[in-house]
Amino acid sequence: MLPINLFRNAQERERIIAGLKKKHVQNLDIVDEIIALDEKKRQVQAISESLTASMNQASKSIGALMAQGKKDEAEAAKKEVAAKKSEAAALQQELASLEAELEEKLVSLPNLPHSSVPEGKTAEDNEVVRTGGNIPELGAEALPHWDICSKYDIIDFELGNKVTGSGFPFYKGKGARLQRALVQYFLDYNTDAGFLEIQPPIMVNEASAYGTGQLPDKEGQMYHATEDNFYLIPTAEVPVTNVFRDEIVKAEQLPIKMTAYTPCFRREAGSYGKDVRGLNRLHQFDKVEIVQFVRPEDSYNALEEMVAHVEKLIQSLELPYRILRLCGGDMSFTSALTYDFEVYSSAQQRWLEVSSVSNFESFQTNRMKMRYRNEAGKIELVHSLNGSSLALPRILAAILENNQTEKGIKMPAVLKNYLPFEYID
RNA sequence: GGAGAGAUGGCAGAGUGGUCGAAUGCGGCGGUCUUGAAAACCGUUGACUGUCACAGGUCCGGGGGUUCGAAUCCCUCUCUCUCCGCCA
Repeated sequence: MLPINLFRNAQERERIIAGLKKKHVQNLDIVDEIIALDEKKRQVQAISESLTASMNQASKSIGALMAQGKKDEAEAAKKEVAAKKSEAAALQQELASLEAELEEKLVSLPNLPHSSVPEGKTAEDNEVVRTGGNIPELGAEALPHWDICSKYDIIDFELGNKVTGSGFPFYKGKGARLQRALVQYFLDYNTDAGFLEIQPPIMVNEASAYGTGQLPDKEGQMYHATEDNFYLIPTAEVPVTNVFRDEIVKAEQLPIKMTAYTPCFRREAGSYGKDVRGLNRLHQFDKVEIVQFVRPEDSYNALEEMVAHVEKLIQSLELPYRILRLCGGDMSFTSALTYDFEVYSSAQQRWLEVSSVSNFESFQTNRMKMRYRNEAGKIELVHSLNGSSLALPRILAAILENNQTEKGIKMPAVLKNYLPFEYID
């Protein structure tokens, strides 16, 4: 949620409008509506509160009159206050409805994009920042990963269909072992870089889902345990970011860096075709996430650091990759700047997104009320960032497809301490 | 799932209708003393909103009610603890 203070500064108006335009918000009049509404709200608030103040004062005097035994005067004062009650209630109601209207408009607005975000509407318009690794030359007999999975019996999609439903695969034998090795490797890599390992709950309550922005509008994308009103997390970002909801941390606690491995659950209604084949898109998948809270002035350095961190991890797996700076139309609602990492899947001949690293600035922390006390003693919102480091299924798919050899699927050398085999065969 | 107790500031913990945004202790911050530190002593120390700044308003788990007035009384929800049951 954008802070209301932003709208009170007349100099920011043009910047807000330009930012929303970049994010392809249709109704730009909403900015002036918010400004006017806030103005009105404060006027009504002033009137309402001065009436309340006079009632409070009168009520207080009643206590004093009673103590002095001036019963008649006290009774008169009671009547006087009682007469103002309905007027006060009406004002309070008006104020509440203005506040609700303002809040509704405010939460409907996405975060403003950073100045470096490219213009554009779809994934086509994303800017390739750099590419790395080598795309292997595969023979004509190269298989897409879903065929590799059944050939070596390492991931069983049909079994998942039977036991649960589509998008819930079984990992078996060396497939399960490779997945476990990758999780372990990713966590070790992240903790070595100073991220605190966390094992959070994988169901969260409503307040947490609201805090990171999944609610109110993305309700349908989460699995919902209605009996207890819990949501299965779509990403570890949700429980991990909410650790500090409603907290004021000390300046010296920052930066706060956390990493977590969790299964992730996504309903993803409306997907179809080859995009969802095999491991490309699942209802349940594993991911190792990194989350960071920093001082506002440090957040863009932290973002670059996280990008470098993830890049080295992908490089260590010897996968061909590219880094994209997402355009205004393709970024998420909450993000100010997002870098996507894609690995090239040679047998499918397409790029697969394996990580998304974003700076949310104060958009999430404003909603969550996560603040810190700076050196001057002033309370300020922190900035939050997160990224995948990394999402498992597509990394797995890329390893399987790119590393096909005559002897089987060759495992990345960096995993040698995590795996008891060199080939899946 | 059953029975009981409880939820107050960073923490502990008082407060049962007005003088309570809230005693006291701990912790934090500033100072005196000290070569320095500790101890001791003195002072200070919640958040949100509002204002140019004051003033003012809101907040004692959430929501609703009674009353001129609610941390305090009533209803309701959530959560926590203790005991019992079940159980990896």
